Parts: sequence; structure tokens; C-alpha cells
Amino acid sequence: MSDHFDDDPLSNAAPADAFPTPAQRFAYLDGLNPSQREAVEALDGPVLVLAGAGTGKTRVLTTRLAHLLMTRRAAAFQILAVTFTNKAAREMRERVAKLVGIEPEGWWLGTFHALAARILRRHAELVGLKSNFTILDTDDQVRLIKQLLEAENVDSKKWPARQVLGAIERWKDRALTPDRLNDGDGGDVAGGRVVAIYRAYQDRLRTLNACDFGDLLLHNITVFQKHPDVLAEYHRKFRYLLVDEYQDTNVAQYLWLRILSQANKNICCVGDEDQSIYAWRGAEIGNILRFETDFPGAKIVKLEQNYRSTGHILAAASGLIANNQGRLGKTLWTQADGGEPVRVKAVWDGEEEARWVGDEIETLQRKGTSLAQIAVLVRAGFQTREFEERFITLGLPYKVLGGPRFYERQEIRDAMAYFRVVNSPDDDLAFERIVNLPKRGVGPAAMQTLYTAARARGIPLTEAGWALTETDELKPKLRATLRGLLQDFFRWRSLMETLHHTDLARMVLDESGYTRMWQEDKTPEAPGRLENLKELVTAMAEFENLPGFLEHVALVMENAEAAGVDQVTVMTLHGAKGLEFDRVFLPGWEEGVFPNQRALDETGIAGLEEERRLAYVGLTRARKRAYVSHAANRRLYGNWVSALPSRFVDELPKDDIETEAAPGLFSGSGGGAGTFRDTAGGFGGGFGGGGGFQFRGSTRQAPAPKTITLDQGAYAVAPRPRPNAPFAKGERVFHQKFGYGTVVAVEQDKLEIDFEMSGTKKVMDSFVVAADKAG
DNA sequence: GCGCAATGACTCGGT
DNA sequence: GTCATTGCGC
Repeated sequence: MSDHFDDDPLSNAAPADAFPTPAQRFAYLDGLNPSQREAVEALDGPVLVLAGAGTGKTRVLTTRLAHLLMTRRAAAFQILAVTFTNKAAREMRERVAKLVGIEPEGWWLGTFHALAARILRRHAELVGLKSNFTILDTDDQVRLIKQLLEAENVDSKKWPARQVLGAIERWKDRALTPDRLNDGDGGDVAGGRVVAIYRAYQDRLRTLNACDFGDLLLHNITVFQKHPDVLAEYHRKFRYLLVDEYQDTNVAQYLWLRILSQANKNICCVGDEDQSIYAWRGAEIGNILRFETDFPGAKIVKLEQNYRSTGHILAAASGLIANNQGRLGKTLWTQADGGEPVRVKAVWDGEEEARWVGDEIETLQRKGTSLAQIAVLVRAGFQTREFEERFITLGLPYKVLGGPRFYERQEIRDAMAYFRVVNSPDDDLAFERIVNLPKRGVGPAAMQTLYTAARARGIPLTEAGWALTETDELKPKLRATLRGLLQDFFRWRSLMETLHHTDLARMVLDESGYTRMWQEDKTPEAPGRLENLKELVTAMAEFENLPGFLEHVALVMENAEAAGVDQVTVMTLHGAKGLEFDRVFLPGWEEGVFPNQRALDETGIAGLEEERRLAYVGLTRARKRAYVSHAANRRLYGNWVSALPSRFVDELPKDDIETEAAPGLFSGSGGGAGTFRDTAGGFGGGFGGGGGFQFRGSTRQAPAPKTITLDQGAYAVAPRPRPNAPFAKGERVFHQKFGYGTVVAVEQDKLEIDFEMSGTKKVMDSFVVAADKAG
């Protein structure tokens, strides 16, 4: 890691003035439209680029960066370029490198958190941390809060740690440190003691030499505010700031940007208020709406020419979003044709909806559309299920994005905890996690003794552990175990200098007994976990050393994407932001589902507008066609519920949609809304104030009129009992439709099988038999 | 210290 | 309906 900025050769040197070259010289400017070009060339002073969906935002961002470099307005290390996700940062890095021809060295391009961490490591002592501080993951945070709740005697049933943590994080988003709060703030969360818990939490973090994600930003701000000399250093350094997705910034991020830009004022923010969908996570749409006030003299550039979608899609999306109040207002237009109108389909229930989507996709596939160009975008995670099941019966290759992530898996977190203790014996949270994993007989009682000893003297747990091996507070056997473990850690730590970190990692996992624990585990997941551990060690090889790897994992918790396979993408609308597909299916457009009832209940109009922006994001993902659907009946949490079409359906301009209803159903829009009810004679009255939902008596099955399809033969009607499963990875199996194949992955009752004749598919295990039992 | 039953929750989720 | 977490009993 060569980012000490003292290494930057020209940190304080003035860059050569932009040489007066005819603009034509910069070939990368050629393909830009006038407003894009304006956004690229407005280099000085505050600039807000309002980039509508599909208007070439990334291109503008990357070209602007390239332009700064090529005109010598700034060297790479004098530009601060901020994104929200690592993916966005990577993309920007690659595209600029392409434009400029080389990978610019020593530049500061990354996520808010990565950049803030980099800065904080240099000044940690100014906020009472050491420069090797740990960055906590969510798991650590929750465990810490749990401990504090217990200490405060808060009913953990009534106030789950997650919720308390949520409250604290929202405060941090708004840059509200405990000293800026009053004891009464936070209402009755945690029995009215949230602020006290927050304070205790911050104290614990400091003694643990740790910080959470919010702290990275807040500590930066504190450093800047209290140490003008440090701030001046960064003011000299960063001549130009560039910010992506500005509509998603929270107050802390805004303050951070404002402080850093206040000397040079060269800050360019790119965003789209119509795509602000993260208020629940602390984003302040007000930041972008207020830009001109916050940064006086700001230049505003609107990018309004859309290069992605057809006229109908754009018109439908624009008509919808026009119902929102808080907007700066952009008018997207396109040179493309109208294309096909948005399809709006009314169906009887969720099952039929999934069947319809599946059929449409198969039709598209037959006509030559690549499955990779098709997406199903749902409001909430649980909605993916019906589609998965349908696609599995159809044998349609698909992937669900947004599942549990690699670094969030239990075994990976455990292994990481071992590495963390090796790297820093003071990491109590990591130590706690693995002292008794595998079981070593160090139970709660022993831990209590450890805690007491540690707290009494204000020392880390490992140190307290050493002390306890000298006394007889613990039983001899326990004492020996503890000493053994601590000696192991000491030995591993001493090998950090000499042994390659991947070898060390392997050694730690083996010698600690952690690997053996899973080898001896008989549950079906165990082999997969061992596999993951191997993958983890392999992944470490790419990093210079152990600390480098730990930093990476703390800041880059992402999923690897399986590329190159032709499959349908199923994911949430939130996950789809920034992506595009030829064909986009938008199911579940029903009151209560979308807009989501809870969003409506909890945040009223603001919530509704955010839901509408989400719908806007969904529609604008489509290049060629969007398919909206809504069901009259839906099974939610085990109950059948009848639903009204989403108000968003009615907000789509009639000229840009094509409405169709399944046989037996009235058309979805216009007079349709009321007619969905009572088809099966249930009582249609509202229930429990729940928006669009009405519970239908005690029906346990879907109300009657539905078409039974026979295309799945006996399977659909009579699912077989679970056979001799579980199947193991590598096992050879037989499937009625797809023939012989090898199991490549097992996920509960779903198998991923590489079929000899028909490629890799996901299949329910009940459809498969072991190859030797087939025929 | 482990395993099962009862009990809730149940929108979105990066760093 | 399903998952996860908790608490109790062996």
C-alpha cells in the first residue's frame, strides 16, 4: 500500500497551467453531446450535474477525470473522486485508465469509507485511536450492543440490539455524536436509554481501538475541525473533488465533502434526485435539492438526452415521476423510436404471475433474446421465491442477486476472527468470537471471569487471559487450555514477519482445530464451508500482507459476480440501480406491496415519493420493453390477501402502456380497481387499517378460478416426497427432463447441476435421483 | 452444553 | 408460510 501521501512526488507543487490547446486535441471529447461536454469542461468552482437515467453519467464522470489529468489541471493524487460502492469505484478506475492510456498512480479514487479510512489511519491518534484500529463489521456491532444492553438491564426482547444499533447509525448518518444529543432523545427506544447506550458504545469502541463505518467519516470531520493544520494539508492536496450519486449522500458525507472543498471550491457532484432511494439508510435527498444554496455560485448542468430506452419507456417513467413534488425537474428525451408500449398485465395470483413471466421469457428466448438481457425486479426479497420456483420447473437458467455474501458467512467470519486476533491481540470482539470455537470448554462462566479481570484493569481480554494463567481463579484444566490458546496466538503472531500470510492462515485454521471442527461436522453444509475456507485462503494471496487483507475485507464486503453465463437476473429494485437490461419485468405492482405499506405507514408522503422513485428506477432499467404486472390475490405470510393494483399503475400515461388481463379478470386500470374484490365471495372490507390488503376470511387455498396447467405433468400436481437427499457436491445424478449430470452446488433443497446434455441448471432436489438408482 | 419447542418477525442493504 | 432467535428442560 503506497498511499502515504508524503510519497506523492508533487504534493505541493503547482501543476502546470492548462496549456492552451485547441479542444479538438482531446479526442475523448468528440462523442459527447453539448451538455455532457459542458459538464466535462466546467472544471472550476462548484458544479452539479443532474444526470437523468441513461444519460451517460458514467461517461461524463470518467471523461471529466481524464480531462483534469490530460489538461494537467491536476495530477492524479490531487483529485479526490468519491463513490458509494466499490463496484462503481472499480468501474471508474478502469474506464479512466482506458481513456488516459495508463493507470494513474497514487490517486484517491474510492468509496467514502475507504477514503475516510485512509485519511483516518494517518491521524488516528488525534481522535484517541491507534493507526491500526479495527473496522467493525455488523456482526461485531450487534454483539457489542447486546453486551451493553445487558449491562444496562434493557429488555433485549423488547429492544433488539439491531434496532438500537439502527437508531445509533441514523444519528451517525446525521453527524449527531452523543455530545450533541440529550438524554431524552431517541424516545423510548431501549427503554429511553439509547443515548446512554450510544455513549457507552462509543467508549467501548475507543477502548477496543475500533470504529464502525459511521465513525470513519465522523472522526475525519472531528480531525478536520479541531486541527486546521491537518485540514490545510488536505486543502493543499486535493484541488478537485468529484462525487458520484450525490443524491445518496447523508449529512455526515455532505459535511465531509463541504469541509474538504471549502478552500478550493472545485467540487463536482453528479446525481439524480429522481433516483434517490436510500432515505431509510440515512440518505438526504435535501443535499442535492439544496446544492445551489450550499455551494454558492454553483453551475448546474442537466443531462437530459437518454441513450438507453425507447420513447414509450421514457414517457411512462416520466409520467410516473411527474407525480412527485420534491424535484429539480428534468425532461428526458430520446432520439430513439417509441418502441413497444409498456405492457401492464393483470393476473389472478402470484403463481399465475410467475407463470406468465416464465412463459414470456421462454417466448423471448425462442425469438433469440439472450437471457442475460432479461431481469425480474421485485420490491422485496421474499418475492424472488415464486419466480425461482417457476424458473426451476421450467428449467430456465436464472440467478438471484443479493443473497448472503461471502464475507458474511459464518465460517468466513470465524476464520477472519482468528486472523484478526493474530494481527491484533487487543481485538476483544474477535477473540470472544473464537475462544470457544471449536469447543474448548471456555464457557460463559470462564468468560465472565475474563471480562471481570479485563474490565477491572482496563486491559484487553487476551492480556487478562495471560494474567489469569498466573492465578488460581480458573480451574487448572481451563487454565491450561487458555494458556495453550494464548501461546498459539503468540506463536502465530511471531510468524507474521517470516511466514507468507496464506501459509500462516492455513496454519492458524489447522492448528486451532477450526478446520477439524468442520471436517468432523456431519451436517450437509460442512463440505461447502470447508470449500469456502479454502477459497478464503486463496483470496488472501492477492494481498501484500495480513493487515492489507483485513482492511480489504472490512471495506469491500462484496459478492463475486458469476459472469458469462446466459441466465435471467432476479433481484430487488434497489439492487438494480445503475444496471440496464433489454427487457425488465416488474411484478407485484399492488397497493401494499409496491408502494410498500410499511414505507407508507412510517414515512407518509416522503415514503410514497421514495417508492415512486423506486418505480421510476425500475422502469428506466429497460432498454426495449418493460413489463408491469399485478395480482388480484397474493399470499403474504401464509395468508391469502386480496390486493388492489398499485396507484403507480394508474399513474402510467395511457398512451404508453398496453393493458391486458388474464381470462376471468377485469382490466387492470381505469374502472378496474374496485372490481378485483369479491370474485370468490369473500368479505371485501378493509382490515386492520392495512392499506390495500383485505384478508379474505379463513381461506387457506387460493380462491378458485384458476387455470390448471398440465404442462408439468405429474410433477406440478403431486410433488414427490423428499427422496434419499441430501445430495452432495460432486455426486452424479439423473433428472427426468435433463438427463445425467453432476451436482456442483447444494443450497438447501435446491441443487445446481451441470448436466451432460443441457448445461448447468438449478433444480429442486425432489426432481432428481442418484445416478446409480436411475433407470 | 446441547437440542428442541415456542415465539416473533417479516421492505430495501453498501461500507 | 418460513426463518431465526430464544428459552427451557435434559
